[in-house]
Amino acid sequence: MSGTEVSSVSGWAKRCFFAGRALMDKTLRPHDLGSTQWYVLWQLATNGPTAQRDLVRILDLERATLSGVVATLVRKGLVDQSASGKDQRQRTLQLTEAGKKLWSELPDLHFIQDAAFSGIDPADLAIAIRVLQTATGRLQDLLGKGTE
Amino acid sequence: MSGTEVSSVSGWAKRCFFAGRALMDKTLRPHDLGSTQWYVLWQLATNGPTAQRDLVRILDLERATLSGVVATLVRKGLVDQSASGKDQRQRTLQLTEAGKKLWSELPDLHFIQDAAFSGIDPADLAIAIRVLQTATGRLQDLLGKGTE
DNA sequence: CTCATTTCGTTAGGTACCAAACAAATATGT
DNA sequence: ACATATTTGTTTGGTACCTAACGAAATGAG
Repeated sequence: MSGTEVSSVSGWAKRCFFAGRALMDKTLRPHDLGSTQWYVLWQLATNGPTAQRDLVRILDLERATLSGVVATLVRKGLVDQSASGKDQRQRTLQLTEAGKKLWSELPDLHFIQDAAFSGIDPADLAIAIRVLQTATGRLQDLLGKGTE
Repeated sequence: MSGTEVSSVSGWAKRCFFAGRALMDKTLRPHDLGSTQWYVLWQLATNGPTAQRDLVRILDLERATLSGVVATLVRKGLVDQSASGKDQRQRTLQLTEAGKKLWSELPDLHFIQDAAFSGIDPADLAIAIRVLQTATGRLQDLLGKGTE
């Protein structure tokens, strides 16, 4: 963010988000995996096969964005994308054997959240979340208004 | 962010940042301008001609990223990029006439910050900033360590 | 049943971000 | 002076994000 916003919430939201993502990317780079790709694998490893359209909601992405990420994972042979029986529009995603193997070798990323927020007063964390949540809600309202 | 982080600070930092940027992008779209392009024009309009290498620090971007954004603005004829006399490596950026004209026609984006944060207890804002700032600092420390 | 609508995924085109590697110009150390 | 950094900007290749537009399949209303 620019100079005017140096001390603003939105400026720090950006910096914080990018710093966290950079650390995630750096940790995953040796495994040739991006952060959003990791989230997809995480979902499939943790909750089993998932419909692509549900993943859109779970990961809070646009259909088009997820489509690209999934294509990359399929190309790498980590994920299987198959038409799901009943509804021929939907795709079901699941880990391949290679995907399971890679997942088992991946480092635990929990240290990132820990490093960032451990030791901070939980009351302060709650306030920070409330502020960000409020601001996000208002912004999304404004975004919606124009579209309707 | 994924389901596990639904209530985390980092998850909301991401959402808040993207919501703000989306509103900015939507407002600027009729003028065929991206958010980071706007920040560059803002700097040049507000503080006059600026060295590209300083802009890297002011906007907190990588050299490579700024290089691309500037190339786009030059291609659009909004910004002039010239070698700056003394040091033949450096480039100085300034608005062209077309750039000045466009800037004068652009809507005021202040309403975005206002909409997001007005009416929120300043003490809470300060806490949110402190939390994000602390987390960012710790993450950047961790990022740095690996590189040294 | 049929036509209009909605849902789901993809494609095309664009922005913004990064790391790594390169070239050119300048600065530094001996 | 001269070889070795360091700084500045670009290029290349990759990720992640968006909108708009499209096609195919399913759903709904008449």
